Amino acid sequence: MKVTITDIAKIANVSVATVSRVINNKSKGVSEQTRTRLLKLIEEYNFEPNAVARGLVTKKSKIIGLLIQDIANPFYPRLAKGVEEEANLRGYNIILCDGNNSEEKEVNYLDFLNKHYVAGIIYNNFNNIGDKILNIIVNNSIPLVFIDSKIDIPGIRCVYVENEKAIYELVSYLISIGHRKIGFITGPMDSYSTNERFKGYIKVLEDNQIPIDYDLIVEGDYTIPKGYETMGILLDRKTEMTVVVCCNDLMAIGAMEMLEERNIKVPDEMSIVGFDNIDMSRIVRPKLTTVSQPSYEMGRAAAKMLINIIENKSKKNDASVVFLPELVIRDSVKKLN
Amino acid sequence: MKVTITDIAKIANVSVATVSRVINNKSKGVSEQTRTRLLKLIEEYNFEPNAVARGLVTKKSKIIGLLIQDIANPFYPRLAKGVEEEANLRGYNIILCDGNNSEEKEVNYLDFLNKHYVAGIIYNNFNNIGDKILNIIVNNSIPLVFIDSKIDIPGIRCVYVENEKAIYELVSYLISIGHRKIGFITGPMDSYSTNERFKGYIKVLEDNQIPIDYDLIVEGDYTIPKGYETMGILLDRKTEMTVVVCCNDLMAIGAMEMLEERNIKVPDEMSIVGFDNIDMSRIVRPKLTTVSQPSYEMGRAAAKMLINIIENKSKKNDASVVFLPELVIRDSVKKLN
DNA sequence: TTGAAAGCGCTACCAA
DNA sequence: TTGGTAGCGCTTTCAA
Repeated sequence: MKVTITDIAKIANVSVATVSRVINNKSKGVSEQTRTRLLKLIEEYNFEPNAVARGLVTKKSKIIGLLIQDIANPFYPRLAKGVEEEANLRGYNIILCDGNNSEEKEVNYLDFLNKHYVAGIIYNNFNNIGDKILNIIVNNSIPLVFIDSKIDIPGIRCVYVENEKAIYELVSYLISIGHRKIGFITGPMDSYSTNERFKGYIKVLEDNQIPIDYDLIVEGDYTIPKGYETMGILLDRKTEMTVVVCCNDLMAIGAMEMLEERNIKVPDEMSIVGFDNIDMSRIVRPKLTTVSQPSYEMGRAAAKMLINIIENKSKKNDASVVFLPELVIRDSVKKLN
Repeated sequence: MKVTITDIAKIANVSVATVSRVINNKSKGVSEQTRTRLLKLIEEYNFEPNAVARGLVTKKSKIIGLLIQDIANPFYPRLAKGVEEEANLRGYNIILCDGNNSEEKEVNYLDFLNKHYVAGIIYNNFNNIGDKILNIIVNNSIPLVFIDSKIDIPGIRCVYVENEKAIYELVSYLISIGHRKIGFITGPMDSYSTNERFKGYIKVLEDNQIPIDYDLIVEGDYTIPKGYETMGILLDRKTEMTVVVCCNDLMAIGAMEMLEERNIKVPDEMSIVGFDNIDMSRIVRPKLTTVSQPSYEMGRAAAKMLINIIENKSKKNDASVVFLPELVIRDSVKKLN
């Protein structure tokens, strides 16, 4: 059986209040003598305060919920690592919840975190937020920060990258080296990041007076197989496309598989670019030109921000954190001029 | 403010005991009439039982702790996914803890899970188990299953693959096609899987009367940079090595980077094999010959087993589950005969 | 079928 | 500096 605060109190012949003071490091209210005596006993009997009981009283825990969409997507592990490491530094632990791209699961997890009185939530909303989720977020008083997404709810902070700008720059680069017929494989259209990236794509074409051709656009889902499949669709439409922008590296890699299968050489006959700069983008041949997202740093920033809010250390001017993605030019794009 | 069981009881003019019966689906002890009336109220007031208070009484939770070593290693996300999906099916949630290859962190997390009364733990012990950890595992009465590792503690079940056998078969294959000078990049030598794999390597060489040459062996750490680095070391030793067996795909990929840098062609001038069959092993060129581990299935199996133990549904003959890895032959190995 | 009340292990307030 | 104790929200036992 596990030893409780009452056991220790009895053994030491003091009140539970005194033991409580010691285990909570309340500097005053306990004589040095009692303190050391208790500390020894606690050590000896291997007493660990019951976190559940504690949570019931304080309504606080040292747990942060991290809700992401798909841990199998290599973008997320680095982000999770960043969150975990920063949180650990400050004494917090992480519950990692995988929403699996399902709104139902997401709602369940949000409920779960709520019921368990986690100290705060780091939330990666993949889908456009439905009313149900919005309701939960606004109504539960748990501190929350958005990561890799942005939302306009007053008082809610976000950590994200400039997706629109990133695509804008990426496509500008493609245009500057002579590409005009630019294919585009999106993520799921109800995803925040996809929408931003799509906006960037449309905008840069307009700014360069390139007409938008919907035959060049197809909806993906951020997985390798879908990249493979959608590349096939694009190819079958027999456009004059010279490059395909994929909304993440995974799809770019899938697309390259299709290209290889059809014996179309990258980049000589078709250029490909991705987004994320995951490890694989360096491994694939030709090496993938892509956009680097600082996912680890985003994770750390989000954790830092959240814990500051939790501990009321958040300064007035602690606004949302915006990262700038960086163009990573490698070998999968051909210069046309 | 959140509504509690007492609130509902007051509103409905019944005792909290009755409400408790309803929310716990106790079939008897509540009239159909009262039940429906309460259910409506619960719905209306959006009452969610406080999981923390519940946990304090029952000493149970619907949380399973999953302790792994490094979520950034692509082997783990699939495993985590398996655990998560199976657990969810049965109404459990996962706390994912990343031990980060550090014994200290591991001990912390084990403590943490313990204090929080999780229902059970799925534990991937990367390092050989130290006394401290062993002590925790044996002394805390929380159900626990080992995953991707094996330990001989009576009553503790494991889900793992036959690592030794896998390497034995892999190297047998290499020998059968003419390789004799077989390099070996291990994982960290205090890791369980490394030890098993190393045993397999030694055994197969002995069985084939091939002398063991320690110049062909070097210790790695399961990361890409280390694969790169150790390949360099191996090369500098100027052995007659024709193939290098890497204890995971990540190191194999790092090794291939080194080879590319030194202009050594794979597989013509040097063959490489990996272990795990992660996505990247299909992406890298030449495609990597490797050993496939059913990590997703292992995750599911472990979760299933653990929950059975938790719910006392574990049958007598529910022994450990052993998976057989499968050789995946691709293009990174040259036939020498 | 229903209710009263004890108690889970802890914190925090008030009194000594 | 120390102790007594109420109470967190729930489950569970016993009695009505």
